[in-house]
Amino acid sequence: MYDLFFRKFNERVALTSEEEMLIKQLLTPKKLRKKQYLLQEGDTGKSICFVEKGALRAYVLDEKGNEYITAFAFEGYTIGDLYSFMNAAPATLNIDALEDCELVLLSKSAHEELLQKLPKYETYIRLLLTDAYIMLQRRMTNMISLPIEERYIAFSEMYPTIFQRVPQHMIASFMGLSPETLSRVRTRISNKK
Amino acid sequence: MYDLFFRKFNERVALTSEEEMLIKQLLTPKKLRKKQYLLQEGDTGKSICFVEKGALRAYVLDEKGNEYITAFAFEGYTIGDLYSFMNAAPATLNIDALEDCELVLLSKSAHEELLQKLPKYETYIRLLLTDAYIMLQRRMTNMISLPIEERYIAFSEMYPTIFQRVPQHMIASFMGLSPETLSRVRTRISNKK
DNA sequence: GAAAAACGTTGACAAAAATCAATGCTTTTA
DNA sequence: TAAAAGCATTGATTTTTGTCAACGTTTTTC
Repeated sequence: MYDLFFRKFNERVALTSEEEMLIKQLLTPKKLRKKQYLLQEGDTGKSICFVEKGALRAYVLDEKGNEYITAFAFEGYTIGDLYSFMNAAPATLNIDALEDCELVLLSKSAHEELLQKLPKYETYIRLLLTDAYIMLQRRMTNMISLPIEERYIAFSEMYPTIFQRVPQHMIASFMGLSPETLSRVRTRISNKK
Repeated sequence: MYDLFFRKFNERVALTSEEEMLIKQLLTPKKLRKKQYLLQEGDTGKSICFVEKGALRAYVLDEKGNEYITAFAFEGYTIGDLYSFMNAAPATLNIDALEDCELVLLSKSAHEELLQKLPKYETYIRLLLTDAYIMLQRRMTNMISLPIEERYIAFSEMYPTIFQRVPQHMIASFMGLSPETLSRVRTRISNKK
């Protein structure tokens, strides 16, 4: 049930089986069907969500109802509205399933209990945050410093398998482009080769 | 010397004076004159840098030598090439002083020693990272979802005092715009009012 | 299994932004 | 303090990107 969760955890911080037990008690499994919401704008993000299986996306809406995808999450990723989770504030993100999902949820109270009882948990969270921050910073740097074509190439090297799982117009949205522009970028690149 | 550093620390995690002593021993003060480098591309980012006084920027260069500013840091901020620091890898960022600076440096070995000896330090780092991640995510979301004018307004509400300290063309760079475009955005906005 | 919806591509056009150049002003620097 | 460098703005132009529409294909859905 929580295989991947603990595999990832142990890759970073090795746990004893007692420690695993302690954590396991505080986790909640959840299945989500494709298109179902994990979180809707205005809800309070009560959980951190780890993806055992499947794929999700996070997005915001503007006043016209246009979607802007801010994140994807696949197996082994963590997703959630961190601001909402940390501050018990209404979420600005929507998160829904792109495929049927098996998720592992960690509630706010479970999170706090683990921070109290298990220093290794805090270490793991710190490492996760560090990685997430570095990735996001790279994405931002690419956004402001690279011309679109190179940004696309960097993106496709970073997430080589994403095209099999996510429609292209969502990737465009994630990159801050219109679907037509991304399509044209792709044909331009493949013509060059 | 380390006033602001400990003030910020104690705002998040309260320290005893013994704990402050322990940390203080491991900090290194550094002064930097305007235009001096804290870090150059290719160096290994050996320190996390806390700003007691002054202002710095981080930027990357493209092959033509154009600068793209990825971050500013003022009093109370932390700056550094996190990837380089964590992985002892060559930095991709350049960091230099926009004003004369008083800095507090924390070396990699000091960082590791504190993580070992002082759980509160890890908590503080975790909280810093959480905030930094949330801010960066907001910046990214604004970048892909807001039209330029609103992005500018959001930016100027987020950092209202920045215009007194940073030339406008650097703000343009930070926002991923040409200086001319930012100038025009500003006149458009002020004409509306 | 048929109808509907979603998707990616292409073309024509409009809008936005970058680039290039010139100007006047302010700040640095020698 | 004079010269140089840095800076913000504006205009003209080019390039890039978005928008709107149409089309054929694939995937969902009932």
